[in-house]
Amino acid sequence: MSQHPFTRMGGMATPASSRRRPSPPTRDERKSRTRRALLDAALGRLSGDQSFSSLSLREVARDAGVVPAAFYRHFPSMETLGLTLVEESFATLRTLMRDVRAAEVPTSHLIRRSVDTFIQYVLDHQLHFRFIAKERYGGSSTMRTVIRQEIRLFTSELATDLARVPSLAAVGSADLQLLAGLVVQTIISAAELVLDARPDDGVELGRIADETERQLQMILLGGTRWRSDLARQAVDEVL
Amino acid sequence: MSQHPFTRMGGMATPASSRRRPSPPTRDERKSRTRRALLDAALGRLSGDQSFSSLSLREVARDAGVVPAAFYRHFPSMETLGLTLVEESFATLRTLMRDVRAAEVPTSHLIRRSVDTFIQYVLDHQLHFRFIAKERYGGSSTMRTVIRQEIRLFTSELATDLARVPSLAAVGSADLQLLAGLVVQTIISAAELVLDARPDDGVELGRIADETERQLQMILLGGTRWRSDLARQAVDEVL
DNA sequence: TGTACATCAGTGAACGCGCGTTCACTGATGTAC
DNA sequence: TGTACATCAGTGAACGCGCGTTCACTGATGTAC
Repeated sequence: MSQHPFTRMGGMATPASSRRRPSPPTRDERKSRTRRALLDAALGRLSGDQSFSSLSLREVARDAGVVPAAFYRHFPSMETLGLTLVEESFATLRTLMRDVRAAEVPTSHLIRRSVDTFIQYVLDHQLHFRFIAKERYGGSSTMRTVIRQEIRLFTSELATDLARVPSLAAVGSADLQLLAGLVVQTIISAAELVLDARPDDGVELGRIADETERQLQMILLGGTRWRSDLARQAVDEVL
Repeated sequence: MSQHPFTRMGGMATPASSRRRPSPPTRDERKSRTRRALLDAALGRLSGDQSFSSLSLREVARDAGVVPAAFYRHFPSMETLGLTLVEESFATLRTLMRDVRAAEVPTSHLIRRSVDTFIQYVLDHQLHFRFIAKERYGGSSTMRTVIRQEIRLFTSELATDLARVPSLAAVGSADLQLLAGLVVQTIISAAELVLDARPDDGVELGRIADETERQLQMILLGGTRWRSDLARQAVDEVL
C-alpha cells in the first residue's frame, strides 16, 4: 500500500485511479461500458449483409457479452438503440464539418483538400457511415425522417458557406440550396464508393478522390455560370 | 352448350378463351398467377417500414393467399425472389429509357420533358422504385452488386447520349462518365423525393420537377464549360 | 369422344429453433451513519 | 474506519410465438391412347 513519492507527486491533479492500482471501475463506468458494447455490437453486425431491422435484440446482447434481459437496463427497445446510433453518427459528421471549417484551408486546392479530409473521415468512421447508408432508406420512418432532416441541415449550412463565395454572389438563395444539394449528393455518393472499396486499396481510394473532385469542379463551374432567368434558354440553345 | 352465331363468327382468330365461356385458366396460368401474387405480396410489404431482409417467407405466402410450403413451388428461397424483383424493377427502368429516347423529344425543354416523364414513371411504378431504393444499400451483397451494376450501365448509356451533344464535344469520355454520373445521382435523388411525397400532392411534385430541372441545368452548364486541364485552376481562381 | 394414368400446384401437420419479454434472483458497488 | 442497508446491472429460467423447412397427401388439370 505504500506509494512511491514519484507517483504521489506527479504534476497536475490526475484522476485518483490513473497512477495507483488500476482501481476497480465504478458502477457507472461499468454500466456505460456495457451500453457502449451494445451500440458497438449493433454497428458491427451491420457491416455484413444484415440490415438494422433484421437485427435481433438477442444477437446484439450476445455480441456485447451480456444476457438478453440485460439489454433493457440500457434501452427500452432496439428502435431506441437505433435512434441513438443515428444521433451518434451525425455527431461524428458535425465534428467533421467543424474540423474542415476550422482548418482554414487555403483557397488553392480547397476542393481537393476537403475531399481528402472527408474520405479519411469516412474510413475512420466506416461503421457509422455504413449504418447511415443502410438506414437512410431502409430504416423505420422515424429513422428516415431524422436522417433526412440532418442531411437537409447539412445542405443548408453548406449553402450558407457557398453564399460567401464571391463568384457565386449572383446566385439566388434558392438556387444556392440546389447547388449545395448537388454537392451533398456527390459527397454522399463518394462516401458510398469509399465504403465499397477495400480500405487499404489506395489506388481505388485515390481514383474516388479524383473523380469526386472533378465532379465538384463541374458543379461549381456550373454554379458560377448560373443565371436562373436564363438557364433554360442557355441550356436549350447549347444542346 | 349451344353458342350464339355472333360469338362463333367473331373476326380475327382470338384465343379460344376470349369470347366463349370464361373457360377455366390452365394450370400454367394458375401457376404464374400465384408466382405474381408472391412477388406482389413482397413488393407490397416493402411499402411500409419493413426491409426485404426482415420479410418472412410466411408473411409473403400469407399475403399471396397460399400456404407457406407452396412458396417452394415458385422460388427456392426469399433471396431468389428478391433477385427476381431486382431484375423486374430494372426491366421497368429500361423500358422508361427506351420510351424517352423513342419520343424524339424536341430539343426545346428537353430536360423538363424528360424530368416530367421520369417523375410520372416513378409514380406509376412506386413499389419497384421503393424496393430498389431500400435494397440499393440495405440488401444482400449479391443484390447490391446487381443494382450497382445496373446503375453503372444506365450511367454509361447516358454518357453515350451526352457524347452526341455538340456543346459537350470537347469533354473527354472519362469526364462524360462523371457528368453522366452527376445526372444519374440527381435523377435518383429526385426519385427518392417523389417516393416521399404524397402521390396526389401536385404542388410538391411540381416543386420536385422544377428543382430537378434546375439542378440538371446547372450540371450541364458546368459540363459545357468544362475543360479538364484547366478545371482546378479555373475553380481555384474563381473561389 | 371417353377412359385410364401422370403430373404437380397447393395442403396441412409437424419439427426444432431463435425470438422478445417477464420475472424473481444475486451479489458487487454505493451510501448513511 | 467499520457496519448495516439500499441500489441496481446483470443472471438464468421460463413463456408463448412465428419462423423456415420437410413430408406425405389430395385433387384438379393435362396427356396418351
